[in-house]
Amino acid sequence: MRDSTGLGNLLVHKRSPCRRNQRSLVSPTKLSSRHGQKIKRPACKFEEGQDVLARWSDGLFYLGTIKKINKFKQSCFIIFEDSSKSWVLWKDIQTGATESGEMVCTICEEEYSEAPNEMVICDKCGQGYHQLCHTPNIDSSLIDSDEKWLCRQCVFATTTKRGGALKKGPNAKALQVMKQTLPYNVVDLEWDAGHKTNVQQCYCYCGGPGDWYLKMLQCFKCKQWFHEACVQCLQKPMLYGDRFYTFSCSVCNSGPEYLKRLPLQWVDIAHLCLYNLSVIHKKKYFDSELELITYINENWDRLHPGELGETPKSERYEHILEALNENKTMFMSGKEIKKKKHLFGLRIRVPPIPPNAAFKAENEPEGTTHEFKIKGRKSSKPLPLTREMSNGVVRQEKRKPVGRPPGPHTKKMTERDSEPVLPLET
DNA sequence: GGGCGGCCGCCCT
DNA sequence: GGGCGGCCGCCCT
Repeated sequence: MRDSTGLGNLLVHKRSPCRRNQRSLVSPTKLSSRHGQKIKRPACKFEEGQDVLARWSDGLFYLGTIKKINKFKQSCFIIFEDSSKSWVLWKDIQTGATESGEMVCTICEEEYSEAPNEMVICDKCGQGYHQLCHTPNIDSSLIDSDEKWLCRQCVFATTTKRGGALKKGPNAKALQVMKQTLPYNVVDLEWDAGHKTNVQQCYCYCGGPGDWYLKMLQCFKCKQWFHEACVQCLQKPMLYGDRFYTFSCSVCNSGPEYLKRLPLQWVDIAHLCLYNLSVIHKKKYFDSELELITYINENWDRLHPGELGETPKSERYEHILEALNENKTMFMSGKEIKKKKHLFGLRIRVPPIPPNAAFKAENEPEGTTHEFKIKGRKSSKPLPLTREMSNGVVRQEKRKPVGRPPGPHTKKMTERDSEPVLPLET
């Protein structure tokens, strides 16, 4: 494998004070504080041409190369393996380990190690963390035990994945525990009016960037958004922009997440599926009789349509067509542009608004929504050939069937992964 | 991909 | 004959 990132040295190290394999990590805990001043600003440890792992808005890490560095904005312009490009904040970039220097804490970069704040080494990536610097803090009882210990980054790297994080196994348990503590302070985040994006680009348990209109769940209590890849409550992979859930995060729920499907109407199914098709195929109009109903049928179980779930396949189309024709303010027919009459597209490309979930954003500007553009890791055709990894932990997969074979959804996700979206709510 | 010029052909009168 | 539903396919972006 490529070792240029230094990601190759994933030796399992002893959890004891000191090793010499230091790596500098910009942790989300170093996010700016409430008034904007940095709590601890790391010097720039990045350099052009360096291979790094950068966290994408789906919460997962992808391999890329730094092309430019903007110290003022603390971000790097990265070209990913699929040749898509994007600015990524330092907090979302991981470099490989280097062989020089003393073992220092990945978070504070200090090398002391004294009780009750000893340096603990991750058994997976070999990086050191002070007991009190790590999130959550590391219990002293662990230091003398033979129990393996994985740092937060490694726990996430080994459990998060498209479709939802692992639910079983020792690492899944560790994830569940770590998710109850956030690596950042929620009250420091500065949100937009609709509480969909924050200035710090800090979401979820992982603290990474995110796009609310793709695959994320919003906690109805704290209002924070969580990546599909980081939650452990999904039965089926999510659809884009599907907010028809009542969700409570592990922090608010002090344990496993709570998730409940909200009822869907035909108009919601039509809207949600047209939205997904538009995100996946990057075009506006779809043949209702061929493309739309096919997509709906293929994803019928993922839609969890509730009461409508019983509707036989043969009867779904008439309901959908009726919904499309009766909601002209929402759907645009091909007839309007002198095309086939059963072509339909969303007049404004935005995800459907869920029925009044327990919270319907106070000032959600939705009725009058403005369309947003899809941006992000541009889908250069050869999608990000995903090689997700993190900390030395290399996860092979996704677009490129190296290692484990792509899952059933791989192809699709791949296609649209290429197109992250950028909302321009005004 | 999608807006729209252009025109086919149904159907009313 | 001619109004108009319907939509093909050119061509711009």
